[in-house]
Amino acid sequence: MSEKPPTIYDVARAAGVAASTVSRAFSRPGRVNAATAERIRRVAAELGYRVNPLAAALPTGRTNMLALVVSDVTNPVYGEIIRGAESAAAEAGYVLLLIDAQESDRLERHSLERALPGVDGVILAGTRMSDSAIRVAAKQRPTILLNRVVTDVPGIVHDNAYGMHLAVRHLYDLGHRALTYVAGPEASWADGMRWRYLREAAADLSLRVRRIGPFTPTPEGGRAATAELLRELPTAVIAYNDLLAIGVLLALQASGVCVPAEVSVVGFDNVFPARIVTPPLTTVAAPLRAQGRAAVTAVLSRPGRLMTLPVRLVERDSTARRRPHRR
Amino acid sequence: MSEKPPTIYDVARAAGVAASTVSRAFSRPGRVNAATAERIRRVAAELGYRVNPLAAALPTGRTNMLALVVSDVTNPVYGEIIRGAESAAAEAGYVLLLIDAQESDRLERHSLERALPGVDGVILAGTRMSDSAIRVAAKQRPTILLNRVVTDVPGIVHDNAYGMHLAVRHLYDLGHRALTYVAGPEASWADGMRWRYLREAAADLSLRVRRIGPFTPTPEGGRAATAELLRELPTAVIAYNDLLAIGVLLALQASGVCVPAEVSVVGFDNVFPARIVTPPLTTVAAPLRAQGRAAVTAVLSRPGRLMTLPVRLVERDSTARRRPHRR
DNA sequence: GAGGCGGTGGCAATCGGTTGCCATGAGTTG
DNA sequence: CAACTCATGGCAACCGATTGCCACCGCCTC
Repeated sequence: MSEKPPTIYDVARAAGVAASTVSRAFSRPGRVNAATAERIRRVAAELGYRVNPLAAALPTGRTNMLALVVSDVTNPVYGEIIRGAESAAAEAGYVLLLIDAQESDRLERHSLERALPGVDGVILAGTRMSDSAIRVAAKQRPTILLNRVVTDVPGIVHDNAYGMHLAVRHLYDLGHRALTYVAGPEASWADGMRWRYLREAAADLSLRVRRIGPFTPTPEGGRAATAELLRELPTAVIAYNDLLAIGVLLALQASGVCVPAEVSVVGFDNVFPARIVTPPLTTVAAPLRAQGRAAVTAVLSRPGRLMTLPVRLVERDSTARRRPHRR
Repeated sequence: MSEKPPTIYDVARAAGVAASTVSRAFSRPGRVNAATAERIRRVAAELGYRVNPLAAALPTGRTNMLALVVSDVTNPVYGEIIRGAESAAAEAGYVLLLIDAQESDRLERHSLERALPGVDGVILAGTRMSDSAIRVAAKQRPTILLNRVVTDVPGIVHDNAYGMHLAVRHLYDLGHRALTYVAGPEASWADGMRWRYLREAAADLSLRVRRIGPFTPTPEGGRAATAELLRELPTAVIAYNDLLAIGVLLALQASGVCVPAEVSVVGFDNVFPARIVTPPLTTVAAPLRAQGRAAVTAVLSRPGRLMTLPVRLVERDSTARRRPHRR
């Protein structure tokens, strides 16, 4: 397509200076005389010069690219995280390289390995890789782990403990005295945490708890969970995440169980679909977009250890005062 | 982090050959003696050598990266497209560079301009840029345009005409004789097409049509549209897309209007939330994932002109036989 | 035995920037 | 006025691959 784009050498010739001066005019503002710099910029603009990011990356080793790994782009949770990360990255002059693991450990490792040498940092937002694979990556590039904790790898997690506390307390206040946790994927670190904190919160209030699962964290998973749920119907359910909760909610209704009159349902994440199911889902809202932003900030600044983001409970209509099941 | 990764020179020294031979052993299989190549590969593996994509890209000009531009990552439509594009790209040994325009023309142009020199091709899936800005980009790199048509820029669009025909016909068959189109953003090419084909389809069946809008293609937009809709309630509504349709549907219900008993609602795209609203949304399904894949294939093969993807109507419960409004 | 040829491997230029180091000259200081 | 400092610009060596061109070798052919 057309001819080759101009280089610093073209600009240098046109401006009557050395290439190094052109380079500095752009990358090291104070280093050249203001007037010279101005002239160079003008000439460059006339010629339509733009720095070639590849060529710039080679000697410096900095590519201004960040790899963002998600386990499933179609999950709305990641949409929010990506949005946050993308905007923060753009502001910092970075660009995001997206890797969709498609729920496959192998695919993810492979893609990441290919991408690694070309990026300045890695954000693992939902990864299916093993702890050791994560450490291997983290050894090569600054890495931030989202919603998971691996020793020696900095991360940003939601305050699962507090979130669970809020959810359990909310159900308790509505008169529920027993609840069932619908678990997410076994490999999910967040799932383990949520179940653990749910137990703790329940113990504090002397609630009885049960756990079913694991299930895939999708509406279909929720449907599957409901089959099990129906065998011994609880009055309150907390699901690993919103998608699962939505699946449960829909399947319960399809089976003639009324939500929230007979069963209260609580989710996690507060993604968009949670607002539009009927009834709208009560859920623990995590600042996903902020998390994406924070991840970029952290990965660019070689962060400390671990960061915890606040959560809040969004009370909607999928939870209600307990009414004993008629039977 | 640790020391620098090994280069072809390290491998060359260890294997007792020249760097060029190492390079060829990887990039030009038949060019070196099989035994030599095997030895080089072994040595390379021992040293943990991986080709540096940046360095490789500099002389060849090929980066194995594709830019994917979306107008709003949080829109589930793009999740599907990205998924399709990502997997096709990965299979072809390419990596996706994601640009989220965040609905901003300026931001988009700026980001794309920065990214352009570093990619081998561009996929514009939902762009807010002007035709001329698109042409400028297309002149610099192979470009594929999704759901929009700009002369001389190859693209992949849904069969809006047939989709609209199906939707209108469906409503006609249910007894509706007038319908209202809730328009999407003015800048959207697809919106223009859909409205046009709706009119044509309606004319064929002698239906009366009305158009309101434009509205932002989100549930909030749908809410706004409903205010207008309520002033003169139609029996059937077709919205620019699912998100808008969902907004309309929810707002109608909130106003005490029954869907589908009083008003039938049809969307476009068949994204996930369409399945979970109550009632589930009747919508024109577009093969979004396939579109993502096709875009990658096309951009890598310098495609022909224009491709049209088939659509189908997914009949759910937001449409029903017309019952005259009681009033 | 000379000339030719295909298969291999090496040399060195090249891609387009970045940056350490040096030269120059103007300005400052004692 | 000499010595010194500092601002500024140029030279040239990288960064790590790719690739055109050439040299060498063994072998075949006439």
